[in-house]
Amino acid sequence: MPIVNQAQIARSLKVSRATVSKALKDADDISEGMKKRVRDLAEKFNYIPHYHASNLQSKRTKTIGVVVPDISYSFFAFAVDGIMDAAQRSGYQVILTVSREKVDIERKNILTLLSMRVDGLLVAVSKETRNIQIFEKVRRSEIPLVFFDRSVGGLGFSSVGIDDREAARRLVDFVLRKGYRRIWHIAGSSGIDIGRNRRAGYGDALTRRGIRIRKDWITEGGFTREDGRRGFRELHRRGALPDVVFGANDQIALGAYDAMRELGIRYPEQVGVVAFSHREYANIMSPSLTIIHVDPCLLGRKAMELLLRHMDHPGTRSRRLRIPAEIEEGESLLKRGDSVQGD
Amino acid sequence: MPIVNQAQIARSLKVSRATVSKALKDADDISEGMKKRVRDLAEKFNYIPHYHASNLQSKRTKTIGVVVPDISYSFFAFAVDGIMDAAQRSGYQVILTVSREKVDIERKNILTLLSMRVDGLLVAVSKETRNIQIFEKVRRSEIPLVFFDRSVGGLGFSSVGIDDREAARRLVDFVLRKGYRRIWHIAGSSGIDIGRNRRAGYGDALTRRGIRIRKDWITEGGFTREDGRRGFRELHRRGALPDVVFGANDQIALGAYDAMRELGIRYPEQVGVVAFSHREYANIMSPSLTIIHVDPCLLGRKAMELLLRHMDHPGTRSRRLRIPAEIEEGESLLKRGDSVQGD
DNA sequence: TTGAAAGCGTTACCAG
DNA sequence: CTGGTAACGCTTTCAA
Repeated sequence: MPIVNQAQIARSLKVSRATVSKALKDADDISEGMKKRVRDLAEKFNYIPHYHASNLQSKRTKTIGVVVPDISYSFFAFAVDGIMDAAQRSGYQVILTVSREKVDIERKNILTLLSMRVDGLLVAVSKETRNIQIFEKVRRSEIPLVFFDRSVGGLGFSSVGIDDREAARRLVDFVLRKGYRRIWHIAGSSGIDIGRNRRAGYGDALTRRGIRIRKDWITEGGFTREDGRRGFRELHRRGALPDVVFGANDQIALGAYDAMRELGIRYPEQVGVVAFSHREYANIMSPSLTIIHVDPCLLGRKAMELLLRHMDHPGTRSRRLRIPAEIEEGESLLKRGDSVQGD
Repeated sequence: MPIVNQAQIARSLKVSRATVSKALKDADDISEGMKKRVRDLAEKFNYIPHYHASNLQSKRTKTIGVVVPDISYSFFAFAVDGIMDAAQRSGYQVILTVSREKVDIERKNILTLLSMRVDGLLVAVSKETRNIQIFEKVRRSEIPLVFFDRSVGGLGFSSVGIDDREAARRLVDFVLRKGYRRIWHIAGSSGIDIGRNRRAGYGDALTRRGIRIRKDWITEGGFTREDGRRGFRELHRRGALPDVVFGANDQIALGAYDAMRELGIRYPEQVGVVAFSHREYANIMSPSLTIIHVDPCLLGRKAMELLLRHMDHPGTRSRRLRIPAEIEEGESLLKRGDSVQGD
């Protein structure tokens, strides 16, 4: 016997559907006796309320939609964890979708979420070219959206992320202060802001110290481990070894390690690696890597909190929230620090 | 202007709601001209269909509910990835919930998912005592459920997992064949089957080789990194160092490493570590750890596929699907293998 | 204290 | 080809 509805309970009890509805939600204009009869039968029949039928009237679904490029990137796994945590606390259910870094899947996912009438959207865009159209549609729908980690600017939506440019500058400056000069950069795609900004921060750090930016020390690609491996090999083909490789993220750093193992290059003795990452992940690889990290859980939680504000107060002005990043030094620099003079 | 509905389009066009509905879904009893007028206005008004209102009739929501203990365990992150992949392919949306290893949250989550009328459920139970009641409720609701990774037996639901006992036996036997005899086991909680089974497999391996099981070489706890750290320290207090530590999972193994670092014990030179893990995760830590692993993506995909079968053919008999596990040898054993004679 | 009726957004069926 | 009406499961308002 599939799930029963209120009508069947009403029929069995020979009362109206309205009475059953009210009894089940403990309305105070229903007698205790009736409430008990209804509840007992509901229990016996294994009655389970119909979430969406109820929400059909209330215009609120108590759900939020989340779009991430890939849940198997541990960064997003942790971010989603932070989101789920904050969502749970405020009584929201989460519809999770994954875009696999594809704009068209992302588009479809957002459309589905809108059609599910989620009360709000949390989106980390894919790294392909952003399609403004779908976000225009979201704006028109008046369903609040907050970008997290990866955002699309100029659309008037709030976003929560880190100041990649400044963080990258600080990280590279940290390396320079250790006395290293030959710093390669395996950048991600510059099609997405995190890629562009981290690369820009790398440039900033060099420029401020009057060091020329060498194009042949930089390579672009994607953000995967394989991209990191390819990137290292490409730069390696161009010339001598660097002191330090700066990876745009942790996957790229792992890929660089892979390449070095393949090429017989010892790390951290010969080449140090620094990268963007986050503590939970870096802890596994540590202590070999020096990272600049942001807590992805915190980022998710902040994003959810900002979204809640937008949902509760529709008029709220959009904000760009920046989570501070922290440098965590690993052996890859400590060890080499001894063999190179500081400045 | 919030999202418009079909009625507003109908009113604007001075046609009936039925006509609009049919035009929008390209029914063949509507003229092309009318279809165009409807579609154009829908576009202009930013019409977005109402997922749940449609599904109210069709009795299918094209959604499945997933319950995991914690998405920040990379194992579950990958498993969810596999689920999302298979779900996307078959046109299902995923409602993800996290129980934080708490039975009462798990219960609430399942209840919410039932009330959302998901077409099916994929559940990895929390490690606390299982509450049969809620699953009894699921059974009565006739909504198909498949357990993955962690299951509750005797309820008639299908499950997808690994044969932990056999896998643990093989892993420990592998270590024994390398010539090691002093093997500690930092077990997880025996409140859950994976904990019990892995511990049993550890015992099997020893017994089959006529080695006595020493209770003081085994400790129980949870499955976190901290549990692993605590476990190692506890066993360490009881006596001399082991040859190898067998961790019930990778977090525990990391915790054992933590403890050894704190205690000044060198690994893998002094103590080797073997554990249950999965390749994606172990690759990060490798090559120091020897693992027995199962592909969590595959597990998720298989679970989804099995669920699809149950959803499509309601009568299907329940099955216990076992994903094979594979041993991947790391340096922790290779290196020590040289200093100990084989058998 | 209970119930009748309208409505939430959509689809299905049948008439015209 | 188009439209009226009922139905999906539930809530809410207003009468009784």
